[in-house]
Amino acid sequence: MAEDKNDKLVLERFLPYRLSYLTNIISRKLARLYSEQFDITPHEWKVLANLSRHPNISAAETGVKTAMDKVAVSRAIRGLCDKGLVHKIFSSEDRRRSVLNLTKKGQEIYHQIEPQMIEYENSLQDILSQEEQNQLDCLLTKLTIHVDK
Amino acid sequence: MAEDKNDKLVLERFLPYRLSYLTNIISRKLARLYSEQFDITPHEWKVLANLSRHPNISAAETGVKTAMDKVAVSRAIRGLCDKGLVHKIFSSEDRRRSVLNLTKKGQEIYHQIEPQMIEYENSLQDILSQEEQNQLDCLLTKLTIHVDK
DNA sequence: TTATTATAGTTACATATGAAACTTATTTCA
DNA sequence: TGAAATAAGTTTCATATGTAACTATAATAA
Repeated sequence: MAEDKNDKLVLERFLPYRLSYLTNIISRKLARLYSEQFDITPHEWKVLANLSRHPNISAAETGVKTAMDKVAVSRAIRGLCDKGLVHKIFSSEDRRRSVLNLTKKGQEIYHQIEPQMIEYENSLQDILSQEEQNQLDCLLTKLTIHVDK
Repeated sequence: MAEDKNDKLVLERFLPYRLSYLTNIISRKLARLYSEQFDITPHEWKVLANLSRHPNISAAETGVKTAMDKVAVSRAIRGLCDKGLVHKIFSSEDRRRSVLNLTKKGQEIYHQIEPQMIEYENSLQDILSQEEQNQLDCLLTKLTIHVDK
């Protein structure tokens, strides 16, 4: 009997497709949380979250931390500035480099969204046992290290 | 000592973000395979793969199988028809319903891409032990069932 | 110096995407 | 019947996105 495994591509069993399907549903659910309440895009949200954790960094550093390309970062920052959620100045030492920070309003909004994000993450984790959560962490780490090469 | 877990959002540890990061890298690598060789978009590829497995289905059924919305399906089909990879007729019983099939050229191209996809998937699985592969399968299934509700 | 190269960020252009409106065909049921 | 509702696909429009070109500043080196 021929070994039938892994010689035909069945979409529903194909790992990249399954990952992508799961990820897209999760991302869309989360995006609804901040977009409906605060008219924030996914890119803007990512920059916002990153600035909350890492204040005073530049757009380029933001791009590294968030794995976004510089155009997406630039647009997200402009959007956040237009909405009054982020304050941007240019460094006096190097006038090319931006220095970014959340405004008071940006912090307020962020602290309204953050617990909702965490709550959703917890709702995902909660359907897994503690052991499974550890497995997931380990698997994601392994795969990510691999694909980053 | 305060419990520090899960009360602050750290992007690098946030499950949805980690999933999305991993998924995007994998999807981009795969997309390069078919887009560079055959000028096929990700949507087109998904429809192509699905039609190979499920011939004679309609655009709407394709959308269900691939979890794509009908506009994306419609565009993918048009692209594939323009490239001569897919043949579309309308059912004689219900003239709204399309009946889709790969052309000979479509089959040929698909069978050139398919092994490369599988090879890449195997390269991912290979960095995991058999037990870990089973864990991954199980975790993805659990999470997907959950988010599908 | 000052010409060259590199870096940070923005803009422009072409393409991709999603939501809603639209067209045509079929079904429902008063 | 035949009007209303539903269904399959397509088109339109407004946005989102990625690549490449561009501007301004800083670093390098001849």
